[in-house]
Amino acid sequence: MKQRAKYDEDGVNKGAWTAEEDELLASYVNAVGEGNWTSVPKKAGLNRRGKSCRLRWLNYLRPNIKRGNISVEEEELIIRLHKLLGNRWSLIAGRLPGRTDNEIKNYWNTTLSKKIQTKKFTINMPNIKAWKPKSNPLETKITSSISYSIQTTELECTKASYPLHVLPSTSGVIQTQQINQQNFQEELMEEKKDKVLDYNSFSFDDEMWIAGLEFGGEINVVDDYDNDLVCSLFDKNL
DNA sequence: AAGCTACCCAACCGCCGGCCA
DNA sequence: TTGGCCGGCGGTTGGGTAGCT
Repeated sequence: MKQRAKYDEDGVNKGAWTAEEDELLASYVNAVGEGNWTSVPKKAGLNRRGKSCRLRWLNYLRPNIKRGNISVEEEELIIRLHKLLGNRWSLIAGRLPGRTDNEIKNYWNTTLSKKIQTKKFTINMPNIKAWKPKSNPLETKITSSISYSIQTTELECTKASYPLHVLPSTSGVIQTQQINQQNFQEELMEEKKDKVLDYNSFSFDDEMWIAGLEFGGEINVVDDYDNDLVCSLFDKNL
């Protein structure tokens, strides 16, 4: 493995910061404030590049930084924002107080990208026709056993043999729901020709309601990050 | 205990856009 | 208008370490 040089061509320190360097940098920035990073090393008495000082301050030394233990809520938000914004880590970090773009980028690359790749669901709904709940005969509730991973998936419904629409049970996806209900109405016309239903761009939280299912069918919940892996979330006989 | 492997994450690299002379 | 400087950003690297054999 190629060794990373400890000093650059001008003899400036590279590599891990020492406690003494941290102290010098923190003292300087706390006294003077952020900015003008090019002059910071000289003024703070550091043998570092200004860029390196800036990075160390922003990612490690500045106040109110949260370190480690990204919560489930934060993880969910990262996934949602990544779906919305892509790899724009600084924008994503801006929505997570105390988290840095570098930390979120690392977390995504090491943890979330792998999780996302294993998300793909098939919801098998055998014998729906026989199910007659008391409260509302046209609604059934699906609860995910791995709720967090469903939250940012998109749905692609196939092989449904009767009109259905999907209602998210919790907040945050109202606009998407409306769009998809409209799309769904268009798809219904195709469904009558015994065609496969196919609509997408639908997000929901850890549970959802499917209304209007009268005949048995199969719903594939397709994760837009990975179209191959399938797991069954719903196979109990209603 | 030692060696190996996979993973995590701090830090670097290089590009880009904004600003200013 | 142009060129240099600077800060911000995303991609990548590699050192440290935990876990496994």
